Amino acid sequence: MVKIKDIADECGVSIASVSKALHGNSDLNPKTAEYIRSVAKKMGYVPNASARLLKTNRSYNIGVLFVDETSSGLEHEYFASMLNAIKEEAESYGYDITFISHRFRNNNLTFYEHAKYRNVDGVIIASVDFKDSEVIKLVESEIPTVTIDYEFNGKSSVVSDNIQGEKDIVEYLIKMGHKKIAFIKGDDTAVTLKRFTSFYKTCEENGIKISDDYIKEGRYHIPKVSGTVTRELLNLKERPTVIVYPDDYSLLGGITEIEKHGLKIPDDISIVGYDGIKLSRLLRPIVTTYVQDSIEIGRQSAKKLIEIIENPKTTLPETIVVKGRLQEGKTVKDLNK
Amino acid sequence: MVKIKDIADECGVSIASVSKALHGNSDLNPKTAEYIRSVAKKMGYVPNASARLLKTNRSYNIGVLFVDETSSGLEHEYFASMLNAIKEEAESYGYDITFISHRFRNNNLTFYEHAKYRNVDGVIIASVDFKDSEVIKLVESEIPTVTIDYEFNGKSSVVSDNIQGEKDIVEYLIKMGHKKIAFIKGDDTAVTLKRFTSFYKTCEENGIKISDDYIKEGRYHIPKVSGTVTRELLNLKERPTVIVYPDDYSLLGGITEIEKHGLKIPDDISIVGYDGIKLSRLLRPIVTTYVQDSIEIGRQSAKKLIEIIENPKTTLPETIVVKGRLQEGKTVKDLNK
DNA sequence: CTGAAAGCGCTAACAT
DNA sequence: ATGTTAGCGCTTTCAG
Repeated sequence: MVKIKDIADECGVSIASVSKALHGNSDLNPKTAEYIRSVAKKMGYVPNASARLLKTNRSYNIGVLFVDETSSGLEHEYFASMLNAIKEEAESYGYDITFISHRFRNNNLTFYEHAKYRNVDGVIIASVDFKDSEVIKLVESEIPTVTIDYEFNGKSSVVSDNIQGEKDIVEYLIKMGHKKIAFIKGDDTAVTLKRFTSFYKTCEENGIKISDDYIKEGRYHIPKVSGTVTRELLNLKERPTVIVYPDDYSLLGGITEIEKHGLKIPDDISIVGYDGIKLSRLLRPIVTTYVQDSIEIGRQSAKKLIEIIENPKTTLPETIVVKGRLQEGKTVKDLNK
Repeated sequence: MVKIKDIADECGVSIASVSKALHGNSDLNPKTAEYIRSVAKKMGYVPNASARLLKTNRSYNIGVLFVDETSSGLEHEYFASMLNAIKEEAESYGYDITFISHRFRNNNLTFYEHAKYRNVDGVIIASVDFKDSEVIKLVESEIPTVTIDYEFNGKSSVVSDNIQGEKDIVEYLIKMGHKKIAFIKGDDTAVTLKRFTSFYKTCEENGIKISDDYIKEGRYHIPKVSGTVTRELLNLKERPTVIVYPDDYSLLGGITEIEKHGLKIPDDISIVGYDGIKLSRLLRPIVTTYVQDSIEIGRQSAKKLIEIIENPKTTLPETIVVKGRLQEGKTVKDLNK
């Protein structure tokens, strides 16, 4: 492996000059600098990130903490595309990504310890249990963090606009003449609470009363659960005219169940999803859903984190709200007609 | 940050002793060692991977090279779940994952340079253009590599059993009485070639002749392309009784097109996918497809790479074939009835 | 059984 | 304009 010393020898200069030439920010003779750089290039020099880190305390490496338990974070399109956006944005600034986890060999590291072990300059946290003491410890540590879809006091975060999203959905449903609206909650998280509150509030603002029977507990990304809950809703004496699902994927379970009952979408019953996964546009009818801009969320979170890392003094904690958009689709019937 | 020196001071011993105690593999007095370890723990010591690397030349970091161009590798379930499996397996051995890419700030690094820059101990390569000179350079470098779904001479790889997979599909179709079998190829890769060859060979072995009209060029994961090609097949004078798609996702485009023609699956035409994504089990009818064991592929590749890293002398290059299984589903009609 | 010391590759303050 | 040098935190040989 070619190192600075090799270049110095080759050029007949000191290692300091090589280092300076490579950074281009010194009072070296421009010609010398240029020459050194050309030799470095010819020799195929690649800096050693670890050696540099030891000196500068900067790894140009950012940690990504994704859900760990179900280990399925990566398999959800919303997170996969977010991760991809984080990666791309980070790379454009010269940062790499390291996954933070804690099932690490025998000596189980905590999230914080893992982050220290790898000297990450900061961590992006998404899709975890934000009440977890390890997560809290990490957020409250000296390591810069940006959380996604959850806000910690005095910390930066990037959130999808769940309140507006759910509001848009409800207002659309009302516009389409729906009053009997059923709502299936996702797992008990801050996001779910926001969406549910927004759902309720928007209904109320529009003078619509939602029967308690129409509110169900579901799970994110588990079609089977949605299926079961859908059956309960379909069996009600007074059936809802539309069912709002926690996400597009779990909505699939609903579709199966609805079809099993011999009902047609949207003629017999309407359905709405959330997320806007690609599949929602491939199914027929196209699914009515709220498209979250996962790419923008990923990009913004990486950008914000790097800003904090590079300008710790002048960067204010901030919550960045990323807007989505309603995809009207064809799964909601217009009852006005 | 607490370092070895701090522990040494606290314990009144030398840093060498602390290091030895932490590794537990020396001739230190067991009691001293135990004491040092307890103090280290109490002080919240976390080793610094970079400092250790500088000395040992081992980063405990493995690079993962995924498709870079369409930047959608992560969004395909097959790769997402493979990546997740790689990550979990690697972590269980104390290794972290670093994505290898080449759009890195201004100084565009090659894959090899990026790998060197981060000192990865090895690289797992998947879903790339294996003819790319940068990829070849990386594979032929001194850095240990394991490739997925592609074999380099004298190098280790993990491959999904595409030949058996396609064979299983064809034999199943024949068992179901199909003779007019259409085949849509994926992008021009080694995997596609294997599947296609196996398809042809199996047909031939069973005395079935495939009209050239029935062989179409398609693309992986692009439903729209499959849709277009499906239309061509449906418009043939002598329509095939079954269409074999390059993957489950692109098959969706076929479904849409088939339904647009007012045809029913499988009564009017049968379809078969490949991959076995979760969705294939959620759709009704359940999709007939070949389930690739992406988790096992990921796991095996990580395991193999680590084996090479840790036992470079005694590990033989090897191609590990991971079997899948036919998911019979309900999208193929039994023509014998 | 324990410690001193060299050095991994690099940066940057401080000479010259 | 260029060079010398002191570490960053760690492992490991060799001496005691």
